Amino acid sequence: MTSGEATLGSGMRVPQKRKRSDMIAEEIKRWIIAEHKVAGERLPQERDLAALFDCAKGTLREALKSLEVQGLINVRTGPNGGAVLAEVSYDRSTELLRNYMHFQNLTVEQVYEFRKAVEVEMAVSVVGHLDEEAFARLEESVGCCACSGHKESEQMKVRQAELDFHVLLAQYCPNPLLSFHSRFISDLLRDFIRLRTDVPDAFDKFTTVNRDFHRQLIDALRREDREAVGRLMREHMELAERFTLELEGVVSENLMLVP
Amino acid sequence: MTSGEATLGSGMRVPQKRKRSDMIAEEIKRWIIAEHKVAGERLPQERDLAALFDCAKGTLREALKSLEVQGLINVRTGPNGGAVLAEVSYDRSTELLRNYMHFQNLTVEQVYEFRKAVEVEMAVSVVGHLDEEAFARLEESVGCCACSGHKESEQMKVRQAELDFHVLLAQYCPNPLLSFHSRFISDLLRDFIRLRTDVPDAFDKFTTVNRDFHRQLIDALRREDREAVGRLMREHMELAERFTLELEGVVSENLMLVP
DNA sequence: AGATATTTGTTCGTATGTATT
DNA sequence: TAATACATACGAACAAATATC
Repeated sequence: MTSGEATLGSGMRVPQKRKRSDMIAEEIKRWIIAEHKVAGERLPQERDLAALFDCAKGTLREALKSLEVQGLINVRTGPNGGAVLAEVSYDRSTELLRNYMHFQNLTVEQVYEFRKAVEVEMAVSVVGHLDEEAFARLEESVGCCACSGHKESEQMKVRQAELDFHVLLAQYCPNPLLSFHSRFISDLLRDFIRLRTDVPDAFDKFTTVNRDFHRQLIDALRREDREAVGRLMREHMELAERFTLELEGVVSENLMLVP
Repeated sequence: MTSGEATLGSGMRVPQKRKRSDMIAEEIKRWIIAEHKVAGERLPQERDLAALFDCAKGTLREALKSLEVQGLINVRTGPNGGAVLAEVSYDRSTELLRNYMHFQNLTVEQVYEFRKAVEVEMAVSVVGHLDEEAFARLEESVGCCACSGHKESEQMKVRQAELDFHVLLAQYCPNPLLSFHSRFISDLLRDFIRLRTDVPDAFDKFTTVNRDFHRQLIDALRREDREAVGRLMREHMELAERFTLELEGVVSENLMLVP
């Protein structure tokens, strides 16, 4: 019966009436689309925008703040400063998606159930989109996994490099959806790395197995053998899940916090 | 050499110095975690927060605005009002993710490449998590697809109902990652529905085929036959992709705009 | 139902910081 | 270096919303 309320609405109370600054933020969005503005173009300055949308400076600032948090504009001071339209960055999007996942108390099984699906598809779709520079970078990344000291910092580096391999691959994926989510999951797992010093040999074995998989993946990618790429990545993920399960149980801590 | 700049940084210039309001927003985030605040708890009122973080009211408001846009708090006026910690809602997260995808100019192929992977996994993981009420709702949804008038509004309704089936299924998926993304893709496709009146028979055939798949899926879900569920959903997606391709080519318009 | 107290929402004026010329 | 143009920050006053009595 009221105007606009949330769809979920269990017992939680939500704001009933939209704020003026929010409405102006949406008006600006619509205005941007109507004017066919593209990334890089400047918006009018604060004073003019305030006049255009008929509100005070402070209110307009809150509206711009909203767009800025959404990653749609960047604001700069100085002459020729002001709000410029921006493409939403990967970093900004994931930060916001992580806020959501923070409350979902994900388990390792759940993360890997998703990762298996996405990562396999991503790897397959990357076939045929790699140049020599790409292969060089991938091989360099595998090289980093080779140096296995037994100090904590060394092990940490190895795990990071392993994830880098996947992020690198995602970078060459022509499908933005797969690329985004593959990278998102890798970043999620990155925060999740907690060294456990009580199972050093499990760690070593995993490192070796991973390196093998990465090498074989590069080979299959060179041959442009889709079937092999898919199969290898699937097996790789199966084993990675098993290993991760041995080490920890829950993936939910402090995802929200930006380090 | 400067302090904090974006990782992407092609030719685009980005703000060099972090703003005070942004820093305070992050300080508040940290404070929330440090205080072990959970969803539902109130934050101190503006005046006290401004004192706590030593800034003016306007600045603090911009910081709160940032958190609000991120969906982390709701703010209300009146006695016992103020900012209360909220779980980030699905709607908010997708809105922000859509902002990102708006700039990626997705093609139908790309959306379906992702959808196939996610939807199959989602359907399989939902096996064993459906009660009688769930089945009743699914069957009701299939029923809606049956009434096929030839008016535009009727056809529109049918397509919506078809997507509802998938959203419904996602709702019972125990994996938040799969559930979220399955629903996200459905919502993405929902905006994409543009009726084309020039190919009415293709439309009818697709409607019939879809209904069959949905019915068979329900059967397989009742039998808790994982293998069949996976296979059916995979075939279902293959055909859905082919049909969608017949109708349109690009999925990128106005994803950003909230209707 | 109405008055009131409480808390956010909006506005203005002014001062400061920063980047361009 | 100085002048200029712009965003950023502050503080005080007033407006609007809403829970409670």
